[in-house]
Amino acid sequence: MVATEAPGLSLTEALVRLAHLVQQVYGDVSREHDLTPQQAQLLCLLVDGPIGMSGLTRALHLEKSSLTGLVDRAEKRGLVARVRDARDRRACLIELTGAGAEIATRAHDGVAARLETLAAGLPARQRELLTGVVGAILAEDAARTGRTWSRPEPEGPVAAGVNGR
Amino acid sequence: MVATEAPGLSLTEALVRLAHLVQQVYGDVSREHDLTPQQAQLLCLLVDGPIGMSGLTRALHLEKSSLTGLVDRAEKRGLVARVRDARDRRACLIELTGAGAEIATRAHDGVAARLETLAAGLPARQRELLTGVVGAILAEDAARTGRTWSRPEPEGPVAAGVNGR
DNA sequence: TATTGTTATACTCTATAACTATA
DNA sequence: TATAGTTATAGAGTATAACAATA
Repeated sequence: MVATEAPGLSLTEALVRLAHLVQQVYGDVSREHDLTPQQAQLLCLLVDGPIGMSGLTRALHLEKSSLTGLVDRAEKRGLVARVRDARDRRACLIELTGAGAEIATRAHDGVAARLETLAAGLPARQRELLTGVVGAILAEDAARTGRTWSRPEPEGPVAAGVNGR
Repeated sequence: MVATEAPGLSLTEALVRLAHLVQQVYGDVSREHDLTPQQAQLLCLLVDGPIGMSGLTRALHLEKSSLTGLVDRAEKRGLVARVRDARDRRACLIELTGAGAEIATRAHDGVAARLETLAAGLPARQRELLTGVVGAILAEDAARTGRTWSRPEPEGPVAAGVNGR
């Protein structure tokens, strides 16, 4: 695999098809772990620590009521837990349970492994270039829309000892 | 925008975030045209001509019963029509209505325009390289799984005069 | 008043299983 | 028997609107 010519493939077509492929990988891996793609996305977002509902709505681009349902179902399945936010009694933080963390890690690794496999044939220089170009596109979008595709920044001093329970 | 360094972004992370971005664009554009993303995807697949239900299940990676519902709703909204396949009386072909074709074109162009905007800052060489690399990844997936991301090939002689109705 | 989150409601999307009709 | 598609059913995902509690 050398990535030479693009046989009649436009840039936008390429991006759309690539997105479908990644989505398919996500769906396949989720299913292997008995998760829906949305649950897998939620879990992967939480691996670095708890996030509040508001932060999650921004990260997932969902209405808050949609998120309530998503978290409800994940909580019912024992994947996540709601913990009260000590600093704001209206708010809560969503954190992974032990089981949730384990599944999240496996799902994340599974997706990474499959994508790595697909990109395995690319020369290192092309891999770097691809990463860089995608980074530039993401940055352009972030500058344009204010969207962030990583974890939302905590908006205040980080909770201390909130996990006490 | 010059696409220089990738600040701590791995290749797989980059691909996942790019996929989310494209999906978001798809969702935004769909909504502008009062479509669900799934309906938009269906419509865009049909712009080059009618496809049978079986071909659509392969192209969309859906169970046939899921597709029945999707087509039902699109048909109820006047976007597509089922036409009998003259060569196989079990089968039917899904085609765009006039209204459906118009919306499909606008949605497709809308997605393309937004993605073009995001990539507008990239030098031509990087654009070409991105397209080529993505093409290679898609080819790798196709070789690995047999998946096809373009229109399904018609499996027999193309219908002649099927639209007669 | 504004923000955080939930509830109520109505659709859409999806899969599994069972079915009909045709090949 | 196998294939093309539908129906029945159940659950998940999503949005809008109205609400409660807290800031």
